[in-house]
Amino acid sequence: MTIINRPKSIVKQVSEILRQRIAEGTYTHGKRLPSESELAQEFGVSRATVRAALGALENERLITRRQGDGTYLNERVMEISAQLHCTWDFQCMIADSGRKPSVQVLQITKRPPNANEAKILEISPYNPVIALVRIFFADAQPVIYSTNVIPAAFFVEENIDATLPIHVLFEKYCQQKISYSISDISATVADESLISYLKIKPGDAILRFNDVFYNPQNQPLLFGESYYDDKVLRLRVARAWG
Amino acid sequence: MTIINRPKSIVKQVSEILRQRIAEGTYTHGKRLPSESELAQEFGVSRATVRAALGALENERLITRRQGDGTYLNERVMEISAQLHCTWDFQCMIADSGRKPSVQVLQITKRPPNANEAKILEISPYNPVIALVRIFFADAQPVIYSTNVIPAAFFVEENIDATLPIHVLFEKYCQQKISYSISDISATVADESLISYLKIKPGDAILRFNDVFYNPQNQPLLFGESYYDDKVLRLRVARAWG
DNA sequence: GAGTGGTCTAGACCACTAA
DNA sequence: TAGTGGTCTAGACCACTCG
Repeated sequence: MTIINRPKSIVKQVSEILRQRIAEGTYTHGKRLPSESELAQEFGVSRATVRAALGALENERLITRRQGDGTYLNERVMEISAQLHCTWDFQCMIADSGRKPSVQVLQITKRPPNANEAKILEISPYNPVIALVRIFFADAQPVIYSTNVIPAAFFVEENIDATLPIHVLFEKYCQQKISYSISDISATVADESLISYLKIKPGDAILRFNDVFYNPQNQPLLFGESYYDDKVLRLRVARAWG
Repeated sequence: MTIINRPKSIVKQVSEILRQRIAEGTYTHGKRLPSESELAQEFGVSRATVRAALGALENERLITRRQGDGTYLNERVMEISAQLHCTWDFQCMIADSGRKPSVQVLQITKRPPNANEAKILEISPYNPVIALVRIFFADAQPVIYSTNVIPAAFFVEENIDATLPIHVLFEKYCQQKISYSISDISATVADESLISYLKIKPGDAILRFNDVFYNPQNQPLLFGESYYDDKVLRLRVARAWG
């Protein structure tokens, strides 16, 4: 018997079902999953498909596979893995911490790029950019001060909802997909404007991200600078070795 | 004709060959790789094998695949990808920045764990730990101050070379493999001892990592705290979206 | 020895892009 | 329309762990 709808990728459907079952605690008995052959039979798909689905979960370290033994849950990563799926979507991260995310748009203006922005975004100084300044809150507490600079030429629509997550915004108003980003992570001492925006103590250290986002065609889409108060929202990441 | 030795994983051999060719500039003509079928034929393997090898490179964003079109290089990521392979091996990261890495072992002692360490490492307070304090240098410049705490029971050998990277050290002296790690990243203001060790200015901000490493059996292997001067060594990461 | 995950193959069909 | 990558199958054999 088949539980699977063909129209969408079978591998993704299987991995989503497994992910959901794991979250629901279906496999808590011994923290062990059924064997690959059993899952293949249950879903009515080939073992290769099940393996691909499990591979996605293993990459996130949600499960551990042991040759000759079985596939086991990793409860430690289950607690933080949501952060990895969302790939640093700030609102998602805040929600994962159990608090209510909200956004305040401080500024949204069209202006010429400065020299650095023009260089990074690979546009001429005469192509205007949209500058978007936002603050993210966890409950009522400010966490992140974020500036995004996007070439105005990408926008196919003028009226935008600037509270949307950046990848949604790109899909909706620019018809662009974010493929990957390159980020510099650094520590800095908050200046006066940050102190007032994020309500932190003078002299306190704060995380800074300098990001550039690219589409699958390798064009730069966005240049961002974000300040992240790690005292309010813990930045926790899982990394695979080997 | 087959270029492949069977003893080691064919997929890994193929991806290593491709990685090397990319680094050597074999495919700079149009930044385009041969088609999957051509590569399969050249290596004498199935197309599925080639796809798995390419998948690994795509995960690192070293290449971009476009359905109906072809497989292309991503030169932007090529410049920084070495950092991703080494998964934050400090000496590797320093070498990638074009400078000569070196390590100074400040301290290596056996002592009882404190309450926090015992809890994180899941050992009793009576099981001693090895505490390892090191400083990493880029050329002559101090970059990272790192403390590692490891249950002494893991060591099968007493005389260890503490200058080795941590994953090599675990394989050699503990016969343990690091599977994944969970890290908290934060910013902090350097205290007096850091100021003198890393030769930074009072009041300057610095990155801090709190790491726990685990083996494939999900046992905690190591608890680490590292301070990273991002003004000396840039922390640049590539992230995949979607 | 039975069962598990790890690897690889050969072939099929589809969706998409470019000329 | 030809060629590309994307997906999936069925089956084979291996390496490993466990009882």
